[in-house]
Amino acid sequence: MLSKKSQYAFKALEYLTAKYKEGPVLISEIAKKKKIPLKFLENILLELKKAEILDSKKGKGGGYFLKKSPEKVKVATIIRLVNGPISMLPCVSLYFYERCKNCDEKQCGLHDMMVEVRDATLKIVENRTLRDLVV
Amino acid sequence: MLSKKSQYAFKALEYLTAKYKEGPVLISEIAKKKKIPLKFLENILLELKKAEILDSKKGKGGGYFLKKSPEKVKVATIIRLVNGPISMLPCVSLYFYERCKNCDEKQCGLHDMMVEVRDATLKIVENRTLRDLVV
DNA sequence: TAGTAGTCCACAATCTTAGTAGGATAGTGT
DNA sequence: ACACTATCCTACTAAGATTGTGGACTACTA
Repeated sequence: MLSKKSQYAFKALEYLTAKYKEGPVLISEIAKKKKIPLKFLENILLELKKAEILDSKKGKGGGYFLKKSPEKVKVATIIRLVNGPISMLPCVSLYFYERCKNCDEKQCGLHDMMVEVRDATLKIVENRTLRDLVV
Repeated sequence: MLSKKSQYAFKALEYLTAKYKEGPVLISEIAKKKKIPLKFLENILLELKKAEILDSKKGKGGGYFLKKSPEKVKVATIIRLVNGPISMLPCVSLYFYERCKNCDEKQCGLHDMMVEVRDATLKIVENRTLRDLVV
C-alpha cells in the first residue's frame, strides 16, 4: 500500500498540475484545498523539489510549481521517490535491487512470479504521467 | 514490498508443498532448511493453521502439513493473509476496502490507475497456486 | 526594511515489524 | 500411568518506519 505521505504527494502534484503555468502556488493553499497537514506537506514538497520534480520561489508571490511539464513526470518516478520500491521483493526490484539471502533466484518460484507482477505494474505506472491524474 | 514474515511464510509453504503427502514436518526442520528463526516461524505457521491453510499434529511424529492440496491454495490468499492488502490504495482494495477521505473516487485520477494496477496484479496472483512455486 | 514564504533541523507520538521467552496443552510410545 | 515430544499461546521487547509538530533561519519582494 502507498503510504499516507505518498497519497499526499500525489494530491499535491495533482493540484499543481491543474494549476500548471499559473505561477507559484502557496503551500498553505495546497494544504487547505487538499486537506493535508501543513508542516507535513512542507517536508513532502521540499523532497519533491530536491528531486527536481518541483521548483519554488520564496517571498511574496512565491510558492511551489512544477519544474517540468506534467506530461514528462511519470507516476512510477513519484512512487519510487516517495514510497520506495514498486516490486514485491527486493530481489526483483530494478531500482532497489538486493540479493535474496538464502534463496537462489534461478530456482525460486516466487521470484519469477514477482517479476511478472512487477512488469505488469510497471507497464501501467511507467506509461502514465501527472497529466493523466487530472481528468 | 512483502514483509519478511510473508517471505518466510512462502518459503515454509514451498517446503511443505515439496513434502506434500509425506506426513507432518517439524517446525524445526523447516526453520533449519529454510533458515528462518524458529520461534518466529512458529507464529507464522500457527497463523496459517488458523486460516485453514495448514494443519498440524502434536507429539512425537507430529508437525505441520498442508491441509489442502497445493493446487488449491492461491498465492493471492497467502499474500492477503500474511501481508495484507494487495492494492496500492485502500479505496481500491477488494478485501480491505476503505473509503478515501477527502477524495471523490469518481473523479480521482489515481483511483482509476490503481484499479488497473490491482487487476493486473490479481490476474497473476489469483491464478497461481503453491504448486507453481515449486518448479 | 518590513513582511512574506520557503528552508532546515530536531523532536515526538504512534504503529509496525521482527523477533524472543517461557510455560501450557495435547498427542505418542512404552 | 508416565515420560517425552511437539505444537499452542500469551506476552514482551527492540528497532525502525510513519506521521506528524515546532521553531528558528534565509531569501525574496514591494
